[in-house]
Amino acid sequence: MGKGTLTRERIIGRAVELASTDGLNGLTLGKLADGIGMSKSGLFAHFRSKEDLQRSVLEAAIDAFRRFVYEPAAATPRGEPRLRVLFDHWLAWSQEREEMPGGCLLMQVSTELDDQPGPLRDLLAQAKRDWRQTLIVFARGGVTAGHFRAELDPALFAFQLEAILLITGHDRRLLNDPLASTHARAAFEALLAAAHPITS
Amino acid sequence: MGKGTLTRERIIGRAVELASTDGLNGLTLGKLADGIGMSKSGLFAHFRSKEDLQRSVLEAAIDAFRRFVYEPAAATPRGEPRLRVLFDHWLAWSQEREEMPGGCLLMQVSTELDDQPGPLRDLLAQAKRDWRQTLIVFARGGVTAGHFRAELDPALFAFQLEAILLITGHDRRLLNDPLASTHARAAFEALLAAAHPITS
DNA sequence: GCCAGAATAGTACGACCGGTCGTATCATGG
DNA sequence: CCATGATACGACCGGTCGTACTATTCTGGC
Repeated sequence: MGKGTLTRERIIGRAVELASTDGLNGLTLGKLADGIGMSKSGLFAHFRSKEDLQRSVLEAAIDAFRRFVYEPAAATPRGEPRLRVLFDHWLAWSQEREEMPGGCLLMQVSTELDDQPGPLRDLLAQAKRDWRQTLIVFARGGVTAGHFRAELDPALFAFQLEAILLITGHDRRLLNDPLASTHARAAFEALLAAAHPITS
Repeated sequence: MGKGTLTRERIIGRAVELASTDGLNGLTLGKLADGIGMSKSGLFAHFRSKEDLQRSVLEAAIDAFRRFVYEPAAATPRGEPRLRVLFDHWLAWSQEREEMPGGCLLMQVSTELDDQPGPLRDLLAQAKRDWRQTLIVFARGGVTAGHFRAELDPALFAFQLEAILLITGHDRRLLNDPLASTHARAAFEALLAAAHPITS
């Protein structure tokens, strides 16, 4: 791996940090250059435009999420165990982590890009639609495995599951609510309980 | 009411529109002045600083939310009826509305301000904590009225309720999911069903 | 119908924005 | 060991930002 590629990755890593707190628009070349001790122009030489940088940041965040949350779940037997692993990793992901001090970048930019048409929005929206589809497939797997009721609506389940993670980040980051994770786990257990077959 | 006050309100109204799409940081004096056909300096004379403008915008949004969502619910008999009215108005509020084309401003700025310490963040966080407390009181009212189980955790109920509204806005605005409202209603009914006393 | 004061516009400022340019330094293959 | 491309630098571009000061226009009470 050449030196240039290495530097580029260092830039993107730092850019992800910055964007997780300041957003993709709040991310500026000047602040980023200062943050890694480079000149603005030297840094910019690694990208064709600012949007190119933003896209790289977004792709890096999506990829990291896939590795951190999706892959451990996909490696777990389907049905409830897989969903539990998914939830645990997702919850851990959304905690404060040094490489993303502003919380999950993908949540941060979701509200930022939703009114800003363009390739960035398209990229994020497609990634999130794919992710939702993954959740739906996982939920359906719970039905197939016999862990969940046959009448379960997998799309609704996925909707409710993502809702929990969304509000958890909100409660933790804005409200500073120490009960956020506790509520998240309780809500997840309630979601699973409602999905279980009726035990009569 | 003097002409100045009137103009100030016109400015803030337009600023709420702009901020609902571009965020409080994306809101700039230049764009705002163009948007209402005033000079930047003439507009600025109505505020001590940009932060003063932002605070006014935030306060206006909070007040509008209170009138649109809280008051109809507070005017309804407590317990399940009140919560249903609350949910209906909240869902309607989060739809596209001309005075807030970018969706609920308070959700938009929640992720924007959560990493940006200062009076704006404090104002928003306190308003949202107050709102959560209102939800908790309403949920507790459901228990008192006998509509909900005595063991219901009101804080968890409020957490789950707000989660539904949060993900609904997300699905509608970013994913363009036409099922968002349908899922929202279904999730709300499931939340109520789980809160009801056991009918054995 | 004038005049005080409010309301708006004009002008200028320093800082920072994304981006370009020419140049210097570095790494490396021949 | 030198030539050459990769990498990074500082200076600078036109524009926009928030904000300050000044000048103009509008408006309502006498």
